[in-house]
Formats: sequence, C-alpha cells, structure tokens
Amino acid sequence: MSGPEVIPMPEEVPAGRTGKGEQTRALILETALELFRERGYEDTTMRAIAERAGVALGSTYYYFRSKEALIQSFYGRTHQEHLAAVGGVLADERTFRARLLGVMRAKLETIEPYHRFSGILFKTAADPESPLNPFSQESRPVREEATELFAEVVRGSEGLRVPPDLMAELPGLLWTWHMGIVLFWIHDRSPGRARTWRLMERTVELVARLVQLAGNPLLAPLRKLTLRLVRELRDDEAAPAGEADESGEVGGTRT
Amino acid sequence: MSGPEVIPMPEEVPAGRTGKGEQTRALILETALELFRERGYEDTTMRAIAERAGVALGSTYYYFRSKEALIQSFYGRTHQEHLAAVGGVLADERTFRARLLGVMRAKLETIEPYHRFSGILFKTAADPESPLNPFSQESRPVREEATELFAEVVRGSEGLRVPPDLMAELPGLLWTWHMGIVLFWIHDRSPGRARTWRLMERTVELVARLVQLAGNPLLAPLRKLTLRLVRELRDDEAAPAGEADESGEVGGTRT
DNA sequence: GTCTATAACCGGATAGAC
DNA sequence: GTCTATCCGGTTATAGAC
Repeated sequence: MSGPEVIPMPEEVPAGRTGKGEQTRALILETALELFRERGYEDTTMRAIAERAGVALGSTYYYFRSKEALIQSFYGRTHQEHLAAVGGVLADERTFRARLLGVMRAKLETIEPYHRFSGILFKTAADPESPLNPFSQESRPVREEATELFAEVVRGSEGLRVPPDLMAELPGLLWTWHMGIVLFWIHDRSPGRARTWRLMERTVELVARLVQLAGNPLLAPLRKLTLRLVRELRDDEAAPAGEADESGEVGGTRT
Repeated sequence: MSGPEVIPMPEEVPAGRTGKGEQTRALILETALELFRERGYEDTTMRAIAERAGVALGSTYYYFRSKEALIQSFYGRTHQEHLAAVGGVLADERTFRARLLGVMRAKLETIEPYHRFSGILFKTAADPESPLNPFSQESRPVREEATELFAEVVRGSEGLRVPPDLMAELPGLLWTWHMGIVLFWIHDRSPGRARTWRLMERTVELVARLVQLAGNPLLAPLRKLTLRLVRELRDDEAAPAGEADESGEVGGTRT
C-alpha cells in the first residue's frame, strides 16, 4: 500500500496497460462516488456499486482492496486539484498574507464538494491505525508534499522578516494550522461553511501579524520556548526513542 | 477526553433500580471492557462478549444499542474519575499554572489505561454525526461541564491578572486547548506517552505566560482580534443562522 | 497472467417467540 | 428480560473466462 493520498498515478498504471481494466476501475470509482454523493457512504453498499456499474461484486474488490480504499482514491484527487488550483496564486501574489490566504481559499474550495463524505473521511483519518491518518507513517510523503506547499508560500513572500529559528519551523507550523482549519470544516454545518471561512480568513490575519511580531524582543522568550517544544516533538517523532516497535508499521503492542 | 464523556449516569440507573437487569447490564459491560483490553475493539465480537458473559447475543443488544454504545458507557467513567482525581489539586494549588498543570496531569493519568481504545474512540468521536463527538449538540452538557472545570481552575487562581474580555473566554479556550492535547495523545505512540506529557507540560507553561502577557498594550490589537473571532464563532454556533446543512452554496465565492 | 463471476463466510444488528 | 433464528452487508475464496 502506498501513501494515502497516493502519488499521482504510480501503480494504478503498472505498465503500458491499455485499457479495459483501467476503464473498469474508473467506472467503479465514478459509480461509487456518484452513489456516495447520492445517499452517503454508509448507505451505499458494495453490492449496489457493483450493480450500477454493471460489474460483479468480486470485480470491485479486484480493483479496490476495500470500501475504504474507494475513499482513498478520491482523496488523492482533491490533493491534485488543490495543487492545480494554487498555481495562479503563488505566481501572482507577493505578500505573505495574500499567498497564505489564496492557498487556503483554494483549499476550502477544492474540498467543498466533498463535505458530505468528510465525516467518514475524518472518521478513518482520525484512526491512528489507518493509513489515511495524516500523522501516520504512510502519510509522510503527502504530509511533506503539503508542507512543501507552505514552504513555497513562505519562500515567495517579499518583505517577510522572520527570525531564522522560526523560519525553519514555519512551513510545518502552517501545515498544522491548516489541518486545524480542515478539522473545523469537517464539523461545520453552517450554510456555505460560513464559519470555516470566517475562521480561516481571520486566522490568516492573526498568523500574519503573529509572524510579524515574532521578532519583537518582548516575545523572544515565548518564541524560544515554543520553538524548542516544536523541535523536540518533531525530533523524537523521527527517532522513536524506544526501540520496541522496529516493526516500522502499526506497532502499538506496548500498553 | 471530556467532551464525549457523555452524561454522568443518566439513563444507566433510570430509577432506584436495584435489580437483576442492572447486574446483567454491568456484567455485560465488564466483560466487554475486559475483552476490549485483552484483544482490542475490532477483534472483540459481540458474540464473544455474550458468550463469556454467559448471556445470549440478543441480550447484549437489549442493554446496549450497539457495540459502540458499550464504549460510550465506559467513556462516562473516565469523566467521573477525572473529576474525582482533580479535587485535591483544586483545593491545594493557588497559582494558575499549578492548577492547570494539576488538572491536566490528572486528565492524562485518568485516560491512560484506555489508550488502547483511543483509536476507535476518537474514530467515532470524530464523526460529526456521532453523539460522541465533542462538538455535537448531544455533547453540549458534558462540554459545558468540562469547561466549568477550567472555569474553576481560573477562578481559584490567586494573583491572576487577565483583561476582562479574555477572562470571559478563557475557560472555553482552555477546553479547546485541552482537546488538542487529547487529540495528540490519541496518536501518541511514544513509550509512556512521553511526547504528550512533554507537550502538555510545555504548553501549560506557554499558556500561563501568554495569559500573563495578554494585558500588554503591544498585544492588545492581536488580543482584540482573536477574541472577536472567538466570540463570533461561539455566537453563530448558538444561532445556527440556517437550519439545513445542505441548503446553501459554497461560501467561498467571494473573491 | 489478467480479469470476472459466483458462492460462501463472518460479525453486527433485528424480530419475535417465550 | 432472555433466547433463537435471521437478515444484511463487507469481505474472501475460488473457479474459470479471456
């Protein structure tokens, strides 16, 4: 199993496979998403997907390891879509605030059509065992890719003055913040997701100001303290301290 | 986590019921928790629970609406345990920092034995549809109860100087912060949950300092901005503006 | 070797007799 | 309030078709 959001199209087209299989695969996925949209995830049975797609139940399992895997696949799309949507902003905008805002707007717009699944999505994504979980080992590639996006936001920001220690951590911090926004979005029932938009726009402002203030001597102790914590947490994530789970995967037999 | 922890003991003892049913109910719950601890949630079947408890499968469903409901029940316990564990700290400690630290220590200690379930716990708790979800309507009572605990932390803190606008929001903000710690804990695989403890202790320090600094004029604009956001979000949570979820269009059309 | 189809299996949930 | 008999749907095994 590769990462959750999966790389562009790695194993989906293992070799020069012409087509029939690919088409069937796509057909099943489309049908599934269609049904998910129509009646939600729980009320869509694998049998129903197979039936409407005009294939046998077994076939759906040939192409997708599980029902959950169908979700993973569509997950990958939104990531690609987001990257695509963000290009213009990063090319045009030159201030940190505007770049950050643009990226997050694109994010919310990209994921909006899928709000209906978001429950089940996050349900599995929140499971520490699940490869979908954004903090999981399997997610590392995507996480890094996403963090890289924020790094790009920072890099292209003209006139941004940030202490080097903060600068080093900023992309990761922004990614974390952005996950918080998404978490809020998932639970947001307001029309048009108005609350999330407000939260996002206002916190962009706050983040921008905070970053500006970060150099102020008054805040230096606080900044140092915070960054030390951030580094520590990041570091012993990399080096798991205990050797107990060399399994390298879903360990967790220790109490 | 205090959110989901459901109501103290509402329907579990509907009246002064002494009898047989109560015992059976308790027996099933105990057996279930035992099995969950032994082999985890997923690998424990309802049939196995029934069998070891010496009752019929149907009986378990007589007492518990679902497998998930078994979790809800035990959830309630940790909340009670936390409240019990916290009494001493609140009585003894007089500084904000020490009180907050004590409460959070008790929290982590209380929930630790259940870390093994935490995945599944959070999985359901993260589902916006689930009543277990800490942000849900159903969770409001517990949420408020838990927030009240933080209000008590603040109230009993001697020499704490906080601007009134912040003071009003502080308990809610602390609750939110505490949920973040719990979220981290759920995903924490480090031995002894070392990373969570570090995060908790360090952020207690940060929070304490931040609260101290909040009165500083330099930070006033930031504080105002933040609190306005917090109030807005809280307010239109209370008055959901629209009543339907799927009603509106995407909010992100404003440019 | 790539794909499809059928027939189970397993476990959560429900119905209804006693 | 407790049981047995089912249902239902995700998942798997497997036989074969292309």
